[in-house]
Amino acid sequence: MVTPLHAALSRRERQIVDILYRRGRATANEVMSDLPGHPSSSTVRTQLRVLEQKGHIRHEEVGLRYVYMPAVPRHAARKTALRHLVNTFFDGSAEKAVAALLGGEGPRLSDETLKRVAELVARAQKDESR
Amino acid sequence: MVTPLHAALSRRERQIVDILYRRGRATANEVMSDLPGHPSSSTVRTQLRVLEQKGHIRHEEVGLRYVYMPAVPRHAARKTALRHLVNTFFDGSAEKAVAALLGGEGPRLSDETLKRVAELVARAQKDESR
DNA sequence: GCATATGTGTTATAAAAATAACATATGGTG
DNA sequence: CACCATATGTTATTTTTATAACACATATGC
Repeated sequence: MVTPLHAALSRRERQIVDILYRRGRATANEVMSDLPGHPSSSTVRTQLRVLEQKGHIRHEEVGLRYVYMPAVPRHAARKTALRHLVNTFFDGSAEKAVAALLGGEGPRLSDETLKRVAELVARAQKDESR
Repeated sequence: MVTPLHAALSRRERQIVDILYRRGRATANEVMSDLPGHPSSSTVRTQLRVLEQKGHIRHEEVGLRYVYMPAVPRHAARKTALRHLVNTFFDGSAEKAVAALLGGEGPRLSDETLKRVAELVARAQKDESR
């Protein structure tokens, strides 16, 4: 079985890493405020340190505080996540996943957006035939 | 913060539930064989029982054995998973997610498939303008 | 310059998860 | 029918995770 990075994380660790992917970068306090259940600052900082020690995230010092970010670049992580999701819920079919996205499983797409998506498809078709 | 069902699961529990979504239904032994790290049968069965007790999965008796399956229907779970992934990695933009799927972040799409996707888009556009 | 607000580091403890030994049930087979 | 293979159930233990109290550092305003 493939084990995406995600799979190695505990419940809370995943929540934290996801927050970092959503925000790009965040301080301990920002992470804390996004977490459910009002964990204490101390708790969150400890978890951040553990995550860093495990190599999942890293930090930069900005003035007084630490700013944390994922160790794995977003585009790499999302590729893995996407593949995992497609395999788990869409029988490995990217087409089915696209269908779900277009068909309202997820946010509604505007007319504008659909036009751009149509272009994406057209471009992919061109690439394919080369 | 939204807490998808997934988020409430521990590392191993997630792996197990994902296996059930991939397979649809599975016996304890089948789950075991899909899990990394060669856990003992005893371990896996205990985990299945815990997951059931928590309400995440259920089982049917088929002859001698139990066949487990997710408690939440696949289409519902994947909707949640999709939304979470789009929010985490694609700034909430379904369009960006589609772009990633078309652009090779994931399995390559055949010409055939792209044609069908183009139709999906066309249909979505029609729906939209109504 | 010193109290205060806001950081981080260390360490201990409680809670949850993971693991598996051992016990019990059931069906087939010589 | 006794034995073996294959299930499930119970229970205990180890490991990991989650939590937070307490200690220390550094700016800032009065």
